[in-house]
Amino acid sequence: MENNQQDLNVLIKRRFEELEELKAKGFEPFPYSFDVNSSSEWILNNFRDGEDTSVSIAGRIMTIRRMGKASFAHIQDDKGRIQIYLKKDDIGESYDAFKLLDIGDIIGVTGYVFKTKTGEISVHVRELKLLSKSLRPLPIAKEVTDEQGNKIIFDQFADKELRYRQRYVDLIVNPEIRDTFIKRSRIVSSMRKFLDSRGYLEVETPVLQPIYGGAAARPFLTHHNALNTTLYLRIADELYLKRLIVGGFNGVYEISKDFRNEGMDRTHNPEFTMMELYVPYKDYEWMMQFVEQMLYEISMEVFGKIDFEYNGLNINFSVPWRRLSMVESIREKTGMDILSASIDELKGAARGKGIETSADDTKAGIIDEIFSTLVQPELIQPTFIIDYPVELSPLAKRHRSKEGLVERFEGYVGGKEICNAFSELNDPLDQRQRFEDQSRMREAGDQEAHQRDEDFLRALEYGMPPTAGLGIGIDRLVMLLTNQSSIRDVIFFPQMKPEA
RNA sequence: GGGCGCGUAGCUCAGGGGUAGAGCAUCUGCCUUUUAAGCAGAGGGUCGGUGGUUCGAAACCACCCGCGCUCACCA
Repeated sequence: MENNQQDLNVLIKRRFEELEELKAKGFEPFPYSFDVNSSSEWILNNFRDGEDTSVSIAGRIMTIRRMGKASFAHIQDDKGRIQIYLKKDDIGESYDAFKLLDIGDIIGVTGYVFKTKTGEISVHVRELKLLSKSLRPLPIAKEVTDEQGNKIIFDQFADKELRYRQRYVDLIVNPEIRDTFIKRSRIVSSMRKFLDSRGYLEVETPVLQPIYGGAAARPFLTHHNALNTTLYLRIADELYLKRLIVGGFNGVYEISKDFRNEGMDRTHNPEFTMMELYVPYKDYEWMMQFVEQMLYEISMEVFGKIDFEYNGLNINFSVPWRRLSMVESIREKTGMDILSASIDELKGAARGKGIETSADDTKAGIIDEIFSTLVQPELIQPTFIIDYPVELSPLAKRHRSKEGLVERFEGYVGGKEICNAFSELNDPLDQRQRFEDQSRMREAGDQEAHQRDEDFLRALEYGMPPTAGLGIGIDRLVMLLTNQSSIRDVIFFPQMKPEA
């Protein structure tokens, strides 16, 4: 350890020296606890001139202004920052210790609240205790607030790679990212409250699965030594949650990490968070109203509004959302009826709109391509696209009146898909047939085709009630509600290549 | 995977064949209500890595590593 210091830069070396000096003077650099009875936020909101308010607060030193025998500093706690004032006359030998402290050190102070000449509410320190010595320099930025109250930050810590790799530093110095993650937590908490209040049971199902299913995606593989068998990290929770509906629960949901072994970009991280909900005796019509109401209530509870700006667009979560059938949406763009048109006619229509096609494209594939290129970008206000071709939806129930379609909807907001739901397929014979169709697609080279799950079929054969199911991508919902354009900015530790 | 861009001090960045730069941060001295505190001085670098071209490379070339944007793939 001692030898390693030779490799450290002068800033870090200096801090190791300060650490030793503090120890030599009898100050413990890493003590065990400190009694906190207030916060920066509370003090700033509750200070009244003339009152003698005594407080104990703790936080990280973010600025220091030393003036010989007195100093000002700001400390940052969970709620924000507050200025502290230290005077040699008041704290004696602790002032010598303070001279050895740096930006980044964590301290506890006890003192009384006052207002400085320039009007800033501050804590006049009577006692100072070092709580943790920081050995690395923080990439600290200076801030100033102008006359209009706008915060101007100089040389803000901005390197994306460092921010993602060292999120702990990012969280210390960039308050906005902190706010985004607090919002994320509140959104999830609000959703959980909404689901719990309706009596649905939060459950946990396997992450390690012998057969993966519930979505079209390539999985991560792992190996269980004792069983000497391949296991897959789940790509979805769907098939296990439906087993629980077979088991008789009156509505179950799970908020979980799913894993998909695919490319990464600003809307895809290899592990991501999904909420899936299954409610017996309901259908997709009911689920649409449920989703509308849930997003309305989350918006109001977390943000106090239903109007959002996303990516320069104005989004409004009024109920009800627009509904448009997949067939109709494509007819509007191409004049084609996807149900009656041949695959060649569809390819012609696609090429006419500048969409490339290839010989091995399936009809469902072309339809998906036309939809995502021509229709999806225009779905700015919350919209349900309903009734999908059966080929695209091997786990959804056939439409009660429209041949070749299933009762499925996806919710689109700001041109992005945020949820997927259907009347769940509960006919075990039809489900077996759909798995067999998937097997043929797999044999034809589709690596993302669903695997047949015999145990799931067995469960359906015992009988599953008619059920409505829903999946919501939490990361993308948070992006939408917090106006973030990259999924990496709503995941604390996004996937990165290992450091060299 | 393709295209474009980036990588220089702890942070933010300039420099573009001829001794490695600035602001903030750090250190020393002065300073007991400052706030991008101030004044005076000082220290700090594998210029992402490896090869090459050249008398001489941070710079030019090649390859590699990492990151960003974008397209493709992908619910």
